Amino acid sequence: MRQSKRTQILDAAFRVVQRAGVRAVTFESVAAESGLTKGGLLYHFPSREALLEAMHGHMAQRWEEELEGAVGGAAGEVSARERSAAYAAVTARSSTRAELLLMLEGANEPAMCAPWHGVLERWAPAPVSAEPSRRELEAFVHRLAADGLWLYESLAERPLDPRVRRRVAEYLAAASAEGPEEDEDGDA
Amino acid sequence: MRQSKRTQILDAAFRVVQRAGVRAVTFESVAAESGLTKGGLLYHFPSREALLEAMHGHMAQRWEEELEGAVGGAAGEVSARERSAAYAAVTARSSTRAELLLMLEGANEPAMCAPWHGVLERWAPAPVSAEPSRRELEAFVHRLAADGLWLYESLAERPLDPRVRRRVAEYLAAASAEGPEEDEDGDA
DNA sequence: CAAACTGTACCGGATGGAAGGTACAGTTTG
DNA sequence: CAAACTGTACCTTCCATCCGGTACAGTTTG
Repeated sequence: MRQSKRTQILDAAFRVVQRAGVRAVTFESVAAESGLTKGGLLYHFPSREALLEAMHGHMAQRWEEELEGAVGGAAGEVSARERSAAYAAVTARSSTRAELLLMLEGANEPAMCAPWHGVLERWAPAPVSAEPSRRELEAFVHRLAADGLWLYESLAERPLDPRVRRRVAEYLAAASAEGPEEDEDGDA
Repeated sequence: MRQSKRTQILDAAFRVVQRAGVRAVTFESVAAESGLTKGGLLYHFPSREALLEAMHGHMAQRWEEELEGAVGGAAGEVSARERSAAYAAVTARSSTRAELLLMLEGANEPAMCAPWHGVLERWAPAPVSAEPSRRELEAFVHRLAADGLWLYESLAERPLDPRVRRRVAEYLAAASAEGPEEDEDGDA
């Protein structure tokens, strides 16, 4: 068997989104970007919908892998605080506008967003209780700030000054580390 | 002169984006949503591009008005802290997925994003210095958290529990208020 | 005052091209 | 061999855009 170029196609599709938005994802544009032909794409993805769905799945999978790499294990094996810190760190360093666009555009269709809803639920869930503790609240606010940074870099004309960016990252990391350790294992 | 339905059209276009994304903004869909016809839309907006551009401008204008309403004056007339608090408050209460989608999709074209880049620059700018003070850093982090909340509510399958949401808003508001007042006027 | 005129706001259908999707016969490569 | 493609041709739907025409408010002019 020849080596499949499936992931190569998906990566090309992400570049198209990054450059020109989800709307620009057509069989023709992705074929040109990936160096394959329209027929070749259709071999892997029978429809545009299927291609977009695969992009969501691919994104979620890479995301989970990066998070697991950051903590050195699966989500269920580490504490809530470690997961939270890993989320902030990973989000701060490897979030792209393409991912944001894809997620927002697919947020209405369950088949699209199910994969990354899982990731978010495992690694950076919203407070479970309606009356969260100060610790839970701060953890959530820091998750939101990490997401805000992601958004910022996707919208700004120029990227944030790297030194400011590092100070923000440090601030969020320090905040997740301070205070006494609560005993809490992962399988909630 | 008859009363123009221009803003009515723009509002309808936002509803289309909210429901089905930027891609779904066609003359037909917006015509149906607004109760006018394709020809009527074309009278106001000579092209699809022009319609999208007008949406960006309209959004920025309403945004600025809400911010000015929150502080009771123009951006140049109040302190940096007031602007920052107003930004968090307004963002937390009246941010929609449609706005986010529109901004992200138009972030590459200067003609689209110029209006709201102005709003952001006036009301919630990133730290000017590469070595920001702790105060500046925290203000920026809280802006990011407000944006993160915006993103959260645009992506989640269910809206955040209102009580949690209020606690987050209170947390951000309290954080912007504490500490000694620095003397700083608006016209930087 | 009223007929004539002007310009804005809007209707509704026609058109042409771009893009999704189908079909299938040939080619490369592990 | 068989999976993984290439390449071409074609159909169909959708959608941006164009444009001739209608309704009507306001203004001019006799």
